[in-house]
Amino acid sequence: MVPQAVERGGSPPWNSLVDHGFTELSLAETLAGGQSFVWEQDAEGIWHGVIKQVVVSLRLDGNGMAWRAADSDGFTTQDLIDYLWIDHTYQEAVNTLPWRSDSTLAKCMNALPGLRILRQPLDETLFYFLLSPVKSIPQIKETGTKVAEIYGPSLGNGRYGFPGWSRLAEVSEEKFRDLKMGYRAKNISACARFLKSHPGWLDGLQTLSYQEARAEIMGLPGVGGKIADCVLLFGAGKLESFPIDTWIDKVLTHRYHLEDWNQKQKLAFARIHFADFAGLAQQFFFSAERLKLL
DNA sequence: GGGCAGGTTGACA
DNA sequence: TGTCAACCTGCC
Repeated sequence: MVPQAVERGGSPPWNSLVDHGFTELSLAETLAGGQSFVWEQDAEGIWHGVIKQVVVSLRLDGNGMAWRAADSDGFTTQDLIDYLWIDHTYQEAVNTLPWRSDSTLAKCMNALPGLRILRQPLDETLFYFLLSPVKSIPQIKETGTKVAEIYGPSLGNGRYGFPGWSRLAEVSEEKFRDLKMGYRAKNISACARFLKSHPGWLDGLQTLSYQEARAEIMGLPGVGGKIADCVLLFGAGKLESFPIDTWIDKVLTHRYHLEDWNQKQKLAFARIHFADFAGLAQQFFFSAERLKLL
């Protein structure tokens, strides 16, 4: 994981990160498979996204990962490592999952080695998942990108960052509806007003237990169990949370033969069976089922 | 044109 | 506790 300058020139130099553990497939699924909506791959196969309000580009390169940040002062190798969960705790999580006695899980993990849960900012993650009900990934991306372009800070390279909830609180529900949010606009507006008037409330969730944080965040309009679990998993590092969407429900019902179980029972099963890193198991299932690798 | 989709909510049995 | 329709929009 030693950064090295790979290239010198006018634009920021490429740096190299080794021992990252990704494959092309697991990197693509990690960045653009439904947990983040800020990554795009260009025609040359280079990924462009935003981390900590800095535009970052990266691609796999031989055994390493080449990456560079538009603002090389405000972004370090450690920031990238943190975001992509490239540290020993990932391997520990993988080792802890019950794949030794669970062939369904083993199959998914073997198909997608290196698949990660990203460490994304909580405020932005809540925003994107409030947009998600009954929407496809491209639709969520489109609306989120427009909101950033209109109300967010310019980050250079034609990219814009998340505006923040305080800024969104100043925008009318009508304006959001113009951006194809539909009925979700009402929830975004209500959440924005609440969060603006309760500074520190959202970050405070980080210090709570999974169960406490889940109960709290489900009090927000438009946040039910599924979105709560997504936000806590992808935005608050609560790796025990296990979002059950239609894909995961299909896996539990048919692969784990829980045909007669209700949602609450399925969730209880998953949290017990997959334990502390249930969220990572969920991500393997999600990608494998979507890509028809199961 | 009607049905449906990666979800939540409120009404009702 | 469980089922069901409505909610916006886009796609088949």
